[in-house]
Amino acid sequence: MVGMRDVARKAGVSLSTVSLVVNSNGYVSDEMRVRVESAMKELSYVPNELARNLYHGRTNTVGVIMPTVQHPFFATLLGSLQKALYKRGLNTMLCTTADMESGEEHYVGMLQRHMMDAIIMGAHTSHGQNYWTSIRRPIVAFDRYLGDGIPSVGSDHEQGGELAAMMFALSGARHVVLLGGPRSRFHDLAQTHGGPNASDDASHELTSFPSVRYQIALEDTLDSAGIRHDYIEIDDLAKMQEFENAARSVLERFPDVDAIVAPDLAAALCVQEAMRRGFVVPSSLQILAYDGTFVTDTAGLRVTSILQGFDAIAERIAMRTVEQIERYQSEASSNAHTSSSGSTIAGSDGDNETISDPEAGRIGDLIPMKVKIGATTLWNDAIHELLDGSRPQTD
Amino acid sequence: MVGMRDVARKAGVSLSTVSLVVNSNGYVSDEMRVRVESAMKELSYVPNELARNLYHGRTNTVGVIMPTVQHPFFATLLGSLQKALYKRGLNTMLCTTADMESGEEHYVGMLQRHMMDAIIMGAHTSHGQNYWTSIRRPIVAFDRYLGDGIPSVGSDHEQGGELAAMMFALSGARHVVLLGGPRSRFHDLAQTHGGPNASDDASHELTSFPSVRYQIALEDTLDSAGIRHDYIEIDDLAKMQEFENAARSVLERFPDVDAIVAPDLAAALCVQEAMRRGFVVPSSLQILAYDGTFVTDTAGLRVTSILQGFDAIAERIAMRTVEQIERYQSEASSNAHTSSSGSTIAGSDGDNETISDPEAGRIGDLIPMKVKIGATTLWNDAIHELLDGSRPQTD
DNA sequence: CTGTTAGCGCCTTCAC
DNA sequence: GTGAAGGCGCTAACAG
Repeated sequence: MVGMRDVARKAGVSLSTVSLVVNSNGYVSDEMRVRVESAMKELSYVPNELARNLYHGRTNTVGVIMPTVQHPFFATLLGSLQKALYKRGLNTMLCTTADMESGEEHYVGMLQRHMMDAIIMGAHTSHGQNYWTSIRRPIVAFDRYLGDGIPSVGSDHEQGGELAAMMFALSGARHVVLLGGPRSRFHDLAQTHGGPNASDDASHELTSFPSVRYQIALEDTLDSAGIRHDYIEIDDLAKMQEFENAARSVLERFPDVDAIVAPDLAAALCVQEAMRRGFVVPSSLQILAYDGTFVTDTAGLRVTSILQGFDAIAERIAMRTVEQIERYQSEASSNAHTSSSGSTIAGSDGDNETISDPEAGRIGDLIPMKVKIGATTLWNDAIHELLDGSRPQTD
Repeated sequence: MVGMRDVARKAGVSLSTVSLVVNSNGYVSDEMRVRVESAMKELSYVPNELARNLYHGRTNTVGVIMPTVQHPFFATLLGSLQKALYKRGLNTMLCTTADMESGEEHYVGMLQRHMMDAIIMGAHTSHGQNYWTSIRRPIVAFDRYLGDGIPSVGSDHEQGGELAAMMFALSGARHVVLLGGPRSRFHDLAQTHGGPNASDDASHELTSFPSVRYQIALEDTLDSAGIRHDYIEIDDLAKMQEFENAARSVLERFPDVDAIVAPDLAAALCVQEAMRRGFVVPSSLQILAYDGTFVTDTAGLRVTSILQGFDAIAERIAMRTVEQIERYQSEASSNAHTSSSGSTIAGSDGDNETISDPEAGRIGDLIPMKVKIGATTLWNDAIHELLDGSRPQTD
């Protein structure tokens, strides 16, 4: 392996000169620069970033922990995250925990051994807050609260629920039917507002719990508007057949329904079923998908859907991640060699420590949900205004 | 930051003793070991892997280059790859190239700067063979030929096509209709056998080109069996509407069709359309998805599909990756400190260099396609035997 | 502006 | 068995 040493010898200069040229830091005489550069080419020198990293105590790599990537939701988030991190000069280490005995500890270990500069935690954890707060390295949580001092980012599902309700209200809907998961644990969760420690399934993790928040907001808003609403329970969100049954029973049990909200796949099936039965979508029946993925385009019509602003979420997470890294960097540089400009880093001043939000255990950064405009709901000026107001985008 | 130094001092021993304990290499007196271990705990020492990596010239990280992860195909492959690499002690660096000006060079740069031990190349490249062969670092290609000495792994689409044809033949089909992409460039590709340099779209990259190989094999096999077959062209594989039109026209133009092969989504739509028109699936009409993803479960019936053996592919790629890393490792250790046991590494002997396959430019490792048994095709003993014979699994 | 020097934190031949 | 010394490849203070 050819190193700076060889380049220096070949160019007849000293190490630091080469270093300066490589990093284009200080000023080097043009002649020297040329000599060095040609020497580098001749030897086809390529700097070893490992050494550089060792010195700086930094790898510019962050681990993204997720249950799986084989699920549209996580795949989409992962994609957005990778892009957002890349823009900031950070590389993405894929850390999947499903099917892995102790993936979590493994990746946290890498963080501690300085193989990664930070961790973005987007998977269910079996550990308590103590575990996370005692790590004392950069961590950012997605859609979960890990402990004091650990920033968290997630979607504003209450706003999403309100948004859905408002769209229906403004379009003149009179009878809304909600499709959703088992209603059983609904009330427990709704009342305690505590985190779900039981659910381990990847698809549940993000459909069941947030759905509670959105459903409450949705129903409350509908109530205020005096709009009738009913709920149809899908026993097992993982079973395709259940979705179809649900789609069928909506139309059978409530022939006068004129608006439906459902998870993406169920919504798509509702569209098919409705068209099969001669409903006219959207004029006689509106259908709205909540948390829609691309399957909303499978139905024949583009289904209007309320979805998470993945890019916005990713941007915010990436931002927080950089903040965290810089904060810890300067902390560590107390007894080290880093040439920081003293004081704290911009954006992470003081009170960041005390997330003294009145309600602890909540997400710190709430990102608004977006609306993807489709052909299965009605549109009028009031609705367009609503959307412009709450700043969702058409994707 | 607390280092081995501090541990050594605290334990009253010397550096190397600590090192030996940490790596559990040589033999250390039990007393020493205990002293060191407790010292480590008290100081909550955690080894800095950066330093270790610098010394060993290895990061145990491999970059997986893919166009995107927001596509079921790549997400699935990525997931399998990550698992396979993890099993072998390798971490996965996610390297997405879509929407990135020069992601490819970026990641290759990281490989050269020793930030990654290897690269798995699963995206379209704009560079020629010279670019890849002159990198001289571990690379493994997925479904593409990058140059001599660079191992490649991919699915055996010819076998897949034969498999489909055989299934139909054995089930007594008399008229098969194929749905697929534009037939235009079909023949060009088929004749030249050269790589497609034009397609840049992620979904095209793996649907259009391999589909040629499978379609040829399929049609040839059907011909040999004397089974009539027709082709229906889907103009734009990215447009949902096109799929539906195609599904409709199959049944209109060929009322006597008794078997259909189509890309997953199209197949799902065919099932829906067929049921709507009163066909009995599978007894009067069989439907088979080629390269099926989970959308084949969206149709109401589980669609039988022929799909890539992602886990098998991933395992093979991971294996080749490890081989490559070890090979280059020992090459580099000629003038270094590595304590290798001399000679070459098992499994990577000699002739690996010369992929002197009679036909150059081909995939080195072909992995058989699998069959996912669904409810849209007929089954009999002969078919089961066929499947057991060619070793596809039921997933 | 250039060269010399002392590490980043860990690993491993060598003498003891 | 244990301790001391040199080095992985690069960096950033220093002097010159």
